[in-house]
Amino acid sequence: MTSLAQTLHEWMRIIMRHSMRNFILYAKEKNYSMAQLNALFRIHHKGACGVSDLGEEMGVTSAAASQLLEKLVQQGLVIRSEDPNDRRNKLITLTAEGQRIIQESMAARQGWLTRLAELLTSEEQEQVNAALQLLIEKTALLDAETAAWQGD
Amino acid sequence: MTSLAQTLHEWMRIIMRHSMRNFILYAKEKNYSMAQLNALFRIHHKGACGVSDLGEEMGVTSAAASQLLEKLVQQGLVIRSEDPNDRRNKLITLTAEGQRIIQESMAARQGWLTRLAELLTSEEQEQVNAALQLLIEKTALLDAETAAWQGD
DNA sequence: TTTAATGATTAAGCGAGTTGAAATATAAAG
DNA sequence: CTTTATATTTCAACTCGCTTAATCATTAAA
Repeated sequence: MTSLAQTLHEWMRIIMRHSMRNFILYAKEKNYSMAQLNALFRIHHKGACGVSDLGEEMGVTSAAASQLLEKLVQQGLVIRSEDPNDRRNKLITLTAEGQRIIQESMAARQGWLTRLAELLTSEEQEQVNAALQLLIEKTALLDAETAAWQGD
Repeated sequence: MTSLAQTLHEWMRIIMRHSMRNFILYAKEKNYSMAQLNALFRIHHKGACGVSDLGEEMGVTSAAASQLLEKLVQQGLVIRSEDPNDRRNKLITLTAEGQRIIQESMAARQGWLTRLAELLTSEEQEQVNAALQLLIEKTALLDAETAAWQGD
């Protein structure tokens, strides 16, 4: 009998395999680098944040983050505005176009999921839906704990 | 009411957010590039294959694939042997060390899943386990269809 | 008000990955 | 046997993202 943890790992491996290729090909087609897309997703999730914050989030120096952001600004994907409370800080946010890229790249990544959902009967869909929503809910709890530890 | 497709998409977004950061940090710590790890995963999944095959799979030219492989061979992560049937081909396979890297990087990526599983009661674990196994099973069907189209 | 600390930017240089073209080796076709 | 096609490798040139170090602007501390 396989444990839930094992099944989760297996499921994640499948998701990665199916999604990464489409994602990489999307990036290549649209001429965005992985670093740029990664930055967009980080900003999308983290909301308005500073340059160093983003660098740390991505595991690079603030100099690297600054240079990466400069390109995204030039491409009209993010806005870099001054923090009124502390004018040393910059506030990084996505433009509408930046948000559109997020949606579009996710769609490229997730097309197969829609086809997968269609393979299930109505009852199965309900069953799986309930299970996933439970996982999503519990993950939020996990995140809240982690955030509390890190003072995030 | 959210559809299963929507829930699947949401769940995948969560998986990506949690896994990519750990994965990137793992790569940096161990001094493997994303391209190298990506290649290892492709080889792991595809099994013995040629250089061009791998390049196409990764969306790069065979020249790029050849150079990437050369480095992996030097690092002792893959073996490049002649195809006895057609000596123009090379057969690319993972070494034991290459397989170890796969395992290790997956573990770095998936630690949070184990913690997540522990948050559920026994009944919930069974429920979610069943749902995911259903998804895994159906995905295999989907893959079989796709492979048939592409003559893979 | 000076001094120190913080945040962002810039410049120079490095290493990695990519491409296109040429070179090599093998196999298949005429 | 000669020609053509296929698979891989090598090379030079280029781009990109990264780092370190220096610089500028702003805030906090002495």
